[in-house]
Amino acid sequence: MGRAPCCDKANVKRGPWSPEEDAKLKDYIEKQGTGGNWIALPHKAGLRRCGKSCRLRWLNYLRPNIRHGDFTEEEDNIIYSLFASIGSRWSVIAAHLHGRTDNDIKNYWNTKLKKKLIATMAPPPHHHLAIGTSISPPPSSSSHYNMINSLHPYNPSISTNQPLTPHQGMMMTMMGQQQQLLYQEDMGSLVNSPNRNKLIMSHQEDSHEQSTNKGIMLLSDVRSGSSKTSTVTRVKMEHRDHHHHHHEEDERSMSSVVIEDYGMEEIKQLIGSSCTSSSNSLWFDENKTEDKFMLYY
DNA sequence: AAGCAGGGCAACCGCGAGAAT
DNA sequence: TATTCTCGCGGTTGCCCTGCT
Repeated sequence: MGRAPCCDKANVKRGPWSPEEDAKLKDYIEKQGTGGNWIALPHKAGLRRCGKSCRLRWLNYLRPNIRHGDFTEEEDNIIYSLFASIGSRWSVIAAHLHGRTDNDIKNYWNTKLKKKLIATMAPPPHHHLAIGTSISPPPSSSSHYNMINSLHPYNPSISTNQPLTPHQGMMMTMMGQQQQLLYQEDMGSLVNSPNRNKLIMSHQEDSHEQSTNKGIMLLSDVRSGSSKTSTVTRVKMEHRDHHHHHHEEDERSMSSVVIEDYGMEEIKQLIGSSCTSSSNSLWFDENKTEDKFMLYY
């Protein structure tokens, strides 16, 4: 049985909000509150809008103390750190940035921060491939394009007692319990960064062997849909130990609670400590069976 | 000046979780 | 306990603006 639509789509207005609609919604909520029911709100407020649309408009634009644009460097660093730690959980990240909305942060990440990160991790001019498979785009948009990053469990050059640069935070996370998969287009830059240690090209079964004692993560191209906006996808993870291994779902709750009460330094330390505590974790796409990997060093 | 491409961002979509019935 | 409903979230889309040719 299908889910009933939240509103009659034929009779609701869509698209950009007019100043009059904004005023109506703002006025109503300021006087009456949301009443805990967004679905009924537009009717009560005299708006021909879907409740979800009203909620989004209020949360992202109309509610008090919203800030738009002009992210500070400190905010950038917070976003980097939190993204490195918990991934694309924008609402959690937004909770750490006063006045910012999850939508704003998401857009900011996708349009600016990600590019900034990639740009500053530009590959050195002399890197080379070790195995004769060229770095070429995936054969199709549906294929997975995995890389295995064999890194030391921690990088002694990065002290958790020192402020981390955003990139260090990202790289430390990659060396530890990072659970994000970045698109291959991003990976090309990341894996070539001066912070890398070694990347091993192999088939996936080899990767299991190589993952035993080192922090290894698979970075997969899992482009979804046809969107021109690159996004990040989470996959399942596998824990391995010497005697057995099991699968478990990537727990979305992993760090939202933990990080909630932490300041920047604590977050950084958390990221840092994670590097040593999960060096035998392997993240992978369980559907991935046959793609080639790349080796750099 | 006109056309085109790319970037930025507001808004929509669909799903999962949890509450309500 | 099962079903329905709402909320909240992340991902995606599409429009508008700007810069380039």
